[in-house]
Amino acid sequence: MLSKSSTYAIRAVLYLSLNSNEEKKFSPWQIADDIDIPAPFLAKTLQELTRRNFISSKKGRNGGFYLSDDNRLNSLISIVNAIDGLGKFKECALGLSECNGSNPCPLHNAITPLRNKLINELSDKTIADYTREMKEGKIHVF
Amino acid sequence: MLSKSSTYAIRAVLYLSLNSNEEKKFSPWQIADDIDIPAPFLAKTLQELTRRNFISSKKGRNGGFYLSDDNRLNSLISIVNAIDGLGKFKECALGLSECNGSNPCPLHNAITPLRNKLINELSDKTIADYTREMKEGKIHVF
DNA sequence: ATAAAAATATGATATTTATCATATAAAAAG
DNA sequence: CTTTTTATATGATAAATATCATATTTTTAT
Repeated sequence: MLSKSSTYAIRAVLYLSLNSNEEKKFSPWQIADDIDIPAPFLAKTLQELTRRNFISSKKGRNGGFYLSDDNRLNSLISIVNAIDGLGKFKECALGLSECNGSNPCPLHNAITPLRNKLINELSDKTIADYTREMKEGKIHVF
Repeated sequence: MLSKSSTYAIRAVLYLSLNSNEEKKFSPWQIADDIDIPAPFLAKTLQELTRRNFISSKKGRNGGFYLSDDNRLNSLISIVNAIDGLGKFKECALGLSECNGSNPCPLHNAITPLRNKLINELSDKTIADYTREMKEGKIHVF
């Protein structure tokens, strides 16, 4: 459902939300090592996230990636949208171009409400919300 | 969510369910042409479906692919399972190996009930059920 | 200023998925 | 029994995704 890039992005962002701030920054290698994903690939993904203002970075000595308070207000769906796009959530599951509510494919009526529910859940919660739940021990990313 | 192979398989099976029987068989090219998918790729998929007894075939003159009444009793989920496997429906959406109900990832609680609902819907209905709905004009595959 | 640390930009390789092509085997018709 | 039709088996090519590597630029500490 989600590409590797997207899952890595989400996990890295949540990791940074939990551990970083303006004073405490992380290199791709530290993050990759801690959440157990390939570092060079993550590095590329982090750059893309920086370009799109989902995470913050600082070059040079004592630089690294971190999350600002502003960054923590984003939703997970906006990250997925930035990396993968929302095609997989919106296009017909059987690949039909003429599939819609009034002319549904066999899977349309089963899938559409579930997709919408998922999109809503991923849109409503912010990174900060997920971080709170992580601190409470309710959810985990590694 | 579904691979091209799976979507082609589902569409071809439903097409055959609607149009074929022991007396009326179809070549991959006829099917591919009618539902607008690449024929050589479909041919391979049809062979796999035949091997796994989801569709029937007959070689030689006047041969081709068709659906027996028995074939129509299968569920769509069993076809997806045969082609893609059910990994995408069961594995953690963030790729965590230690993700489960008592140790959930951030997406687990949102996604799992939706996935289960979808699996149930695709398990309960048979090809025959979908075919009835197609004949009633409620759903379409092309 | 200079050197070191770290992001940035870019490109190379590998793996997976999708697509296309062809030679073989089986069945039926004449 | 020979020809034709069609499935079967297998492999070749192409495209997309994922992974790895490196040279460059920016920043900061000394």
